[in-house]
Amino acid sequence: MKEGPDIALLGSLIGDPARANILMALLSGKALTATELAAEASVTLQTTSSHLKKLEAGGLLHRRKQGRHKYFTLADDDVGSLLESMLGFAAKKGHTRVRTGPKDPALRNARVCYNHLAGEMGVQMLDSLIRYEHIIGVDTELTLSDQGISFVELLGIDPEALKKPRRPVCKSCLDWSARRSHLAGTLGTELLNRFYSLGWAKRDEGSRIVTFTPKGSTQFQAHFPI
Amino acid sequence: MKEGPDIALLGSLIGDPARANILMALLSGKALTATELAAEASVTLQTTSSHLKKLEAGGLLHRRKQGRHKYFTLADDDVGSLLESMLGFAAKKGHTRVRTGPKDPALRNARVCYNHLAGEMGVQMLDSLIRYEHIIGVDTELTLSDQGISFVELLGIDPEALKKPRRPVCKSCLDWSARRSHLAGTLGTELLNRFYSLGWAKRDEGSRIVTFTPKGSTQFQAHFPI
DNA sequence: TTCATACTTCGATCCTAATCGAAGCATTAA
DNA sequence: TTAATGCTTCGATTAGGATCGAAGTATGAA
Repeated sequence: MKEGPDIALLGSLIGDPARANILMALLSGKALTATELAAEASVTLQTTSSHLKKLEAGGLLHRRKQGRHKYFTLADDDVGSLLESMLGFAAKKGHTRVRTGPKDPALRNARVCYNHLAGEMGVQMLDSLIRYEHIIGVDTELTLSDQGISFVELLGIDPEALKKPRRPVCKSCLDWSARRSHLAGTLGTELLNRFYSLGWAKRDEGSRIVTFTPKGSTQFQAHFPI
Repeated sequence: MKEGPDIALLGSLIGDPARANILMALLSGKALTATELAAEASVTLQTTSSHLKKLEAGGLLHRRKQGRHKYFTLADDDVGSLLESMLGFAAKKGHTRVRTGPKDPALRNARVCYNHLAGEMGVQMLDSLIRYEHIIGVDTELTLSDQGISFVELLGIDPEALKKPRRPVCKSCLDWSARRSHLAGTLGTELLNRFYSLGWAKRDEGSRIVTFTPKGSTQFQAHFPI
């Protein structure tokens, strides 16, 4: 009964509303300062500072110094995955926040999940990649096929640049809104970056919503058909 | 920022040590009474009662009346999956309980995860099933192939009996000790039950450990080779 | 009916942890 | 150096919730 990992510590870290707000804000993938996070969490800077310390000690956050600012990000992809799976569970159980604003549909359509594309479009992308055998999926282990390599090159992504230490190229991540998987990993990250630089999509400042341009939408459908 | 599901509620439910102990005890898959759970959590019956009420309201637990006993189980497979993924995360981040007892190696080898086999043997089983194409895996979606159906029949499992409303036949579940997936779903449950009834394995009373008999171990290796 | 078991509710206590004001430290700009 | 910004530490307060004793309810056994 006293065996194994300690799940209570993790739960209590996420269980405080202020800390949950901080984590949700960072799930956007952007690095944020303590002051910005304080505003997100609606608590003072002092309180935020103490929360950030605890989250960092728990291995959930990463702190980067830059000038007189300190930027915080989620520690790694695992944190993002964990948060998304908790979001999925909470959504299914009806643990919804009071205010499900007008942004909700847009959020379900396309949003940032830490550093890759989530929502219906994210799910469609992974489905399409698997359907056309650009990605071969066995269980949660996804691998880029030979034709998949050609495919990403066509999009202007260097396949060699995807190989990074301690990060998988392809990884599946459960989507809370669609209850299906979308693509994470270095490929997921690079694809989203590419959508930005190709002008297909833009980040909605201050939220996790990704807005596709009309042209970008057409291109996306052409490259990732259902 | 105030959009989407409420993750803090979920976190705080799991974040209390007593409640975490209760959930861990139920992860064994056994239905336990309030009195038994009180012993597991090392708190009085009154306190346990209040915890159980909260966990049930949060959709994590299910309560079944039977005579003057009230049996508690995890609400569904999703709860088990969520807990295992939190366990995996906590293990990776080094959030381990003080006492990692002598049972730890046995626990890593073969244990019960809610209602199916987990640990190294659980992972080996799923690997083998996929390798010999008894199960076809695309992403987290696993399906039993035609030869897989013959295979389970050979083991004395009726494939028709696996079809249950609102439960997938095959499902992958992340393993906290092996950091790989093992098999959940009705098939996972039935296979473990079959191991028991064939006399291959026995439950270690009072823990989640599954002990294979020498004969059972040989049979297991023969049926699920690496 | 009477008693026992299993659990819940109530009420009081106690303790942790979240919160914020004030002061301190660090970095940059002028 | 001085001033300003960004963040941390300290200390005191407060609130929420975990805890348990005592009493109450429900079910079953004798």
